[in-house]
Amino acid sequence: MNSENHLAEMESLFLALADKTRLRLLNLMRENEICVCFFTEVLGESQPKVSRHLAYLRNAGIVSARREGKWMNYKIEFPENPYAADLLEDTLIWLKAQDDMREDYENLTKVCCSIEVPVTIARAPTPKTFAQTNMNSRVREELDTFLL
Amino acid sequence: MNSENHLAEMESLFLALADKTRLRLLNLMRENEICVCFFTEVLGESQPKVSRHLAYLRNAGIVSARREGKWMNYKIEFPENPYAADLLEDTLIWLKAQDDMREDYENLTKVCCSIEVPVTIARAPTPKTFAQTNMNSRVREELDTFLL
DNA sequence: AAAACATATATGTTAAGACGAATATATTCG
DNA sequence: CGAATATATTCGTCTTAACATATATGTTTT
Repeated sequence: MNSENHLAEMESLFLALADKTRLRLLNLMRENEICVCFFTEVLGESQPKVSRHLAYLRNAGIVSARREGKWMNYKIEFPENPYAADLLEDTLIWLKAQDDMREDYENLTKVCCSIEVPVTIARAPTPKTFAQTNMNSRVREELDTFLL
Repeated sequence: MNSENHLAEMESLFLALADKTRLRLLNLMRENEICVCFFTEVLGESQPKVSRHLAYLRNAGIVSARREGKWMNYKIEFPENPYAADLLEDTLIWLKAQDDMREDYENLTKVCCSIEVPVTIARAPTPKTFAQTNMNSRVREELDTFLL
């Protein structure tokens, strides 16, 4: 699997990462599975815009969606290709190091864990950590080294 | 420098990497400074196309150009931001692992070091290795670990 | 200085993707 | 089943960037 031709895969991965909105979305998902309603709340962007970008990420194969009643939860899916996984990992680490992204992340916990949560999303599902969901164990191992 | 807001920088880096032609160019430059004439020869692409993509990479700040008489030599410039540098590094490592890219690289040495080099580019400058040119020493160190 | 060469840029066309607004789909609640 | 809610998709418009072709710029040679 190591010596194949991945130019097209590289291109599509980089295209998926080459957008500020998608980077902010990935940052919010970097440790937890997140409900769409929180994305729109934290980013302050329209629901269709968020949805379209999530669809883009899903098509690119780096996030997956899981329905939970009315709600849709998204989480990061690490590519099987270890080079691609490393790149995505580097990207998440870079995001984590940014003030803006830290702020986004804190807003997420405010919105979804606060008692004064807006009525409209008061009953939305609470984020689940990667530990609670299944993920590539190889990558999980590496992630543990960095995120924590 | 670590905790600033680099979303725009991330986006432009990924945009620069999100193109097959530019990835092939970067692969050819991964260890040496290369003359434009070799790029067109190895990629089999038109000169304006190669030149435009090199200009794109130059604007994105990940390659620099040096004139040597009639010829222009391009080499990779690692970003000062260490997160960006890591990403570019991983990208080069991924490229190096691909059969197609290995083939491109071998064609480069055939074209520029062979005795039967095409007359039109017979006198073009020979590639210079990074060791001969200046580069970010931090990255140089890391690169040595991988490329070799 | 003119010709030849290596490379860069301008131009017109086309395709991908970003956006807001409107609408469709899926799920739950009454 | 019908209304309400959460999310997805469609549509028309706009921007970015890809390409081929043609042309401009800078360097060397004669």
